[in-house]
Amino acid sequence: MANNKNNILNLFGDRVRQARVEKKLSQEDLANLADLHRTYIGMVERAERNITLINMNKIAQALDLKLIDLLKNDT
Amino acid sequence: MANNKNNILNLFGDRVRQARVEKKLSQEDLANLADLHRTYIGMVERAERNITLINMNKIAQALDLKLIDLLKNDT
DNA sequence: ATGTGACTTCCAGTCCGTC
DNA sequence: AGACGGACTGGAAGTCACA
Repeated sequence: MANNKNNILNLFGDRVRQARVEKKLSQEDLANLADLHRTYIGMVERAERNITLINMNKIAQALDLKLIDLLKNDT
Repeated sequence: MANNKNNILNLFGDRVRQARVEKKLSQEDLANLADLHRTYIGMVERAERNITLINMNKIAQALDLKLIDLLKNDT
């Protein structure tokens, strides 16, 4: 029963956090790079926001990644 | 001519249209499958709306695809 | 450095049409 | 069947104070 509800939000949020920590950035650092607010990054990582495509792309670019890389289940 | 990053909307929209036509679905068919509004599908394909992650996923599932497949430049 | 509730603004998303 | 417009509602965007 693969619930494909908003697990996609968790997947994306987890990926962002993972990539951010790997690059040793704080949420605030990433927020500045992506031109988004500090608290917003936190909310996205916690899957509390249903993020739009443009902001997803901003975050991906700030992390120097392709958007696809933030949506893969399995590397 | 560096394209702005919002080309991601065009990429996604084009991909959706391509996949939809391949499967011989009308916009209305896809809208019903994805539980979204008919006019909205058209807007997304024309890159007129900044779609949210959950709806992107809904459309991908309605097309029997992974979300990643709708974001690839290159098949 | 991050989590959270509250808040306003504005656009994602719907619904009625017409061409 | 699809593009497009006008009007509307709900919710995402964006921010803040404080824990």
